[in-house]
Amino acid sequence: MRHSTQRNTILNILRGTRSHPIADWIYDEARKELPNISLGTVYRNLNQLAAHKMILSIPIDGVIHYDGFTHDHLHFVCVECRKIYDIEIQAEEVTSLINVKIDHHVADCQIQLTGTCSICKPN
Amino acid sequence: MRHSTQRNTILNILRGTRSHPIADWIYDEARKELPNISLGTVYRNLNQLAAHKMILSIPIDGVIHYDGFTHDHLHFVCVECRKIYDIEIQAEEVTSLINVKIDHHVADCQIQLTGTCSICKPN
DNA sequence: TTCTTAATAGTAATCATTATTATTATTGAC
DNA sequence: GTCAATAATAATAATGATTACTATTAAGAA
Repeated sequence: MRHSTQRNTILNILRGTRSHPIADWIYDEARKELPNISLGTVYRNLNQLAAHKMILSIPIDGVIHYDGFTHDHLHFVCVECRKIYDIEIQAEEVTSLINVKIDHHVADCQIQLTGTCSICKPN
Repeated sequence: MRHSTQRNTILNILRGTRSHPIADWIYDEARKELPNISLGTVYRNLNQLAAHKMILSIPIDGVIHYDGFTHDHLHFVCVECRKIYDIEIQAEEVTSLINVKIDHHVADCQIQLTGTCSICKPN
């Protein structure tokens, strides 16, 4: 991968938020710094960064969200407020649990939790 | 839900395969029995059946696959042959594990396993 | 500096899914 | 059984996220 200002900008934007944004939001943010950046460039670089495991891509309801924090963790989507929470549990725990039970080799484990968050429904 | 021949046909098609098909394939199958059925009808009924938990919807790479077998199990996608396998492990095991660790209330747990299947990469 | 080619901007195309609308079919009340 | 209310349908248009295309620009190695 060659250096590119656009890709760096996108990566910095992602590392500056915990909101798990989608391409369009990242595009808007990027244009504040690089007014001529195109949406295609944003998508291409997001794919590239994800392929190099520098960011995470999280498909939620048919739309891809991105996460600049790549440590092993899960995501929880609240059905009420639609907020996406980071859950500090390792998917690897689940993967290894499953790997001992089946013949196939599990490389990746995407876990998508849905429910009601503690703000929307306090105990 | 009123009775509808179209919905019954779609449900029967799904219960007759373990291939986790997408809407388009179901549409083709349905037209063999009901040549005038429309794609919109297929989508609407798939949504309805899923809402009533009579089928499962499994989003894979941005496309929704459907499963006529609704018992609690997981899915494994082989990156080589793209086949979708049923894994007879209960997501509920994972959900309950997670529920004790967080404040939010987990209602649903979509687990998407990716890797190489035992046919593509024998031990 | 020059050459190769990755990366880009701008735009068009794709494709899964949903919305719209006029018509048809189901079902419950009479 | 008839009828009215309305869920369901077929056909089609629209949407929206994402990818493809193409001419141009810019890394960075030689």
